[in-house]
Amino acid sequence: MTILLVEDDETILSGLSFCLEKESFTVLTARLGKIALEQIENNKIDLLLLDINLPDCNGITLFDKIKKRGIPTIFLTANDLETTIVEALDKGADDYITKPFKTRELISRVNSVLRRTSKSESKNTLTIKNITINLTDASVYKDNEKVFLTALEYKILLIMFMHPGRIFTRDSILAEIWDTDEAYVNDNTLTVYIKRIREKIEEDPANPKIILTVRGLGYKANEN
Amino acid sequence: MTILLVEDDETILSGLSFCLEKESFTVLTARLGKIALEQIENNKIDLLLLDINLPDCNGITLFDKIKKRGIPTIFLTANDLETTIVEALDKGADDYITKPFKTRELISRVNSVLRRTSKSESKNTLTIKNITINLTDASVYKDNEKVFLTALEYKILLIMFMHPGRIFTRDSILAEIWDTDEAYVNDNTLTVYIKRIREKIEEDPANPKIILTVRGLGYKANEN
DNA sequence: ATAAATTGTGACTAAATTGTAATAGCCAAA
DNA sequence: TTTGGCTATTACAATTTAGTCACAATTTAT
Repeated sequence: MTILLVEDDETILSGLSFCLEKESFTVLTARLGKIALEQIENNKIDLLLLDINLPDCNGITLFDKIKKRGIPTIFLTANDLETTIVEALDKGADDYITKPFKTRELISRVNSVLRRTSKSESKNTLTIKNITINLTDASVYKDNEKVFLTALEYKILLIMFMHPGRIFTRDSILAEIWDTDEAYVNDNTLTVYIKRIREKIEEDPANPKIILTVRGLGYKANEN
Repeated sequence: MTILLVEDDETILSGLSFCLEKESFTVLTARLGKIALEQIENNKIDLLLLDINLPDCNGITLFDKIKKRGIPTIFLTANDLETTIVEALDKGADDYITKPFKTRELISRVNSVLRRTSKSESKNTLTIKNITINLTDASVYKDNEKVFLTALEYKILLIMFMHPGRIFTRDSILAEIWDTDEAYVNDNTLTVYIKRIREKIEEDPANPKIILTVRGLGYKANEN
């Protein structure tokens, strides 16, 4: 589980970061909204801990920008001005917590939010080993780092991820991707694509663990 | 019937293993989740006995990884914390049992689960003696260990497994595999393939029990 | 329009599979 | 028991297949 902690107060940042890591979360941090956006762009974030007051922008503004991604979010707020909190919850925040807070309480809320959201999720991703495909925005993650696949690379990977373990003949993949006859693509083309995909997602592309070749038959995605 | 027992407590492991074998189950064991995954990868497992607490991972996490294989699973748990058990059953576990347990009880549950699941099992495998062909992914198992056949070897074996007992003349197999006329293959070629297949699947290739020679006529798969 | 990225191809290499020839072994009938 | 026709075994050659690389063609974005 990866948590992005957005907070400008250095003391809170490091303290909280330490505690969360002890709970075996992966913690990314950002001191500015700008940085947070980049982090969100390039990583699979499971939970966002977001300070409302940031040097370069308002936490709620930031939340607006990334709302469509549906990342579970807990707001951290110094002043418990009702208005701000209500606004945040209104926009779809999952919870809030007012500083100063007990670490224990924060962690329990984090877990609670994650429990709640992980159930409703699940339907928009395909995962094999450390590779996850997010179907909603066609993004692919290796561990929690974003991997950039081209359109065709993504399509090919997706076909196989939809049915892990099932063998896809080269022909069936070719037919699916370069749909219908005419303009036969070189038989080698697929091989090259597989190589490119492996280069991006495999730990050791020469010993693939995700996309396996079944000699004489085709390729398949590993089934666990 | 093959049972994979995943358990880090050496005492329980060996005791259970012994009892299950006395009930004439084949028992594979793993002390770590990592090992269990490998076992599952390379063997046909009929039932999984899975300790929730493993040194290197959580039993439920492991179960998630292999869930799509649909292996019937009984969880072993030390603490009968409701939450854990509920979670496991929620995810599709077939049963659970709390330590300490009576061996007699475990065995009866094992049998019960196997009875329940064996009915609903789908029928896409062909088995003769200790050799099983899995048609969905074109894999072949000897006892419960995967055997790697080449494409042609598989085709030839499959032809005979489809009609156990039926005699296939050399010509009919040749025709089926190297379809139709042109480019007559050497008459000896098939003989060589049979030898290669036997080498991989027979206990004693010189005294074949699976693929039998019918002198003067051809070959057939043993019929039981 | 230009640069950058993506897509597709041909040539080459390594490795596994497939096919053959030559030889040995076995069995059943004369 | 010897013979002739099958089958088995072995070693090796031919072929096929997959992987890799460099680069050309095409598309896309700026």
